[in-house]
Amino acid sequence: MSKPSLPQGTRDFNAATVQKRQYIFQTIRGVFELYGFQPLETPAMENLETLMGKYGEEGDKLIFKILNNGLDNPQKRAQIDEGFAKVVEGKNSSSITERALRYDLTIPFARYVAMNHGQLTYPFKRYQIQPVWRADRPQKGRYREFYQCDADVVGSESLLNEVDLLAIYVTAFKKLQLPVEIKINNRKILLGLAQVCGGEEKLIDLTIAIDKLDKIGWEKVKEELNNKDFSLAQQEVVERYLNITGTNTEKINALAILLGDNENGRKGMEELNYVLDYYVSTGMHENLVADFTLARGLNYYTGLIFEVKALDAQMGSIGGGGRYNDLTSLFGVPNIPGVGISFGVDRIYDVLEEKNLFPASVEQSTQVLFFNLGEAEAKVAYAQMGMLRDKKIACEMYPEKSKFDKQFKYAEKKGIPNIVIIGTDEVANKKCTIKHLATGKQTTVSFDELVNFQF
RNA sequence: GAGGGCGUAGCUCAGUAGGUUAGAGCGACAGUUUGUGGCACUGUAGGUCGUGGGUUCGAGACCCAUCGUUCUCCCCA
Repeated sequence: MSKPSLPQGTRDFNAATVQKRQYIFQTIRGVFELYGFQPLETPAMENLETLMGKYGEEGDKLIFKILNNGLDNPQKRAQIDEGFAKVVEGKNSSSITERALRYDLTIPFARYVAMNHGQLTYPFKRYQIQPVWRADRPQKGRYREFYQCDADVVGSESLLNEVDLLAIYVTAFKKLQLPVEIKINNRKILLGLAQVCGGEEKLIDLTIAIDKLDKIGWEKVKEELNNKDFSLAQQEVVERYLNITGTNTEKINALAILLGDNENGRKGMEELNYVLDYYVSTGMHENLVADFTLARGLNYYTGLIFEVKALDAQMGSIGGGGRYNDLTSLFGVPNIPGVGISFGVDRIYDVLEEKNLFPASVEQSTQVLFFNLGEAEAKVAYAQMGMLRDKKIACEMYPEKSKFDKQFKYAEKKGIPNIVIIGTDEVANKKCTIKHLATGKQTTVSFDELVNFQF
């Protein structure tokens, strides 16, 4: 038997970690519900067909596929061999694999909406908090199993949904006391730029190049544009586009001049303006930054797009989202527009941990440890402990009669703040001794008083 | 998919140009102390040096392979 180990990129979570994670989940869930979203859960695995082709070429490679059962069936040998040959060539074959672990929560949600669109009440607002899996190579802030918390609205084109979702971001991060910047852009603006610079079909090349600006710098971006056959005049437009700075309003004004009367650009700015303006009136706009370099990878976005970055932290984005016009048409149900956001819990955890932002209260557990001083004493003490538990005070009893030393140390290790001693004397007098470990303060009270003692 | 770093006790690590029986701190356990912890002292247990091969009289150290882990790029939460 070799040493037990964990699959790459997965983790166990100890008590303290789980409690801190719960704190994040509860905070986000609370905000989702406050804004009228209702929970949904979908299976860990989906049909491979549901997921393939939705995340781009790179994304497809990162989907965890599940090997079919019954591959050893001799009667299907020929079919399986044929399928295996395909798989080796990088294609999928349903005779080898037809299920996969979910890669995100948005596509399973779209699948759910497509399957149930007749029964749903629109606008349909759901939130979902579940793990997703990616066969990525793990590194800082990147895991193979991680949680996402998504909120989406489908069946409404109103920009009020965007306003609501951005308010959720602002509220949730405020509650977590994590300073963030929410970048916001519009795919229509990028589309407009592409049209001004040589055509719609260059949108993908253009966004990929633009997205790299803060990593590789303008010179390299220019080089990349050159390689993709953008003319010098077009490159100059892109340069002017990327050099736009100032307040949100100033940026939009500058952009309006640059894109002229391009229809998509105008529409994109109008939407951006609408949302930002809403925030100015609610006083929540301080975290929102118009950023025309924001592109986002997932190619199903069509309107406003968002990305959240923790301020002063070495961490990629901790959340993202945007509007998609027609996601469910991938599953045969057209004309259901939607918009959604996602929180990356594991990265939020890492940032909160790094910045020491978890409240001390999240780690509290047992309040009182009852010492075990022998069979008869323990029995009396157990009854007293039951009454405290009825009062919702978390208690436990040391399971065996051990030396004081050992029982004290147990309480200390576990961070239990109080101990109660019920020994022979206490049983005879119907009293017990309460000791607060941090102060060493000791109090003797009757059994009747114990129930109402303020620990 | 490409490229670096690191794998020595339960944990954190040391181990000098290859040289006897591989060390420390913390932790665990026992005792000093059988109803009052944290401190201190004493002692005990715990290691196929990730794995496999090679070089050498001799390998924890050097070489090759492999596995694991971590980080960067790509991409993303």
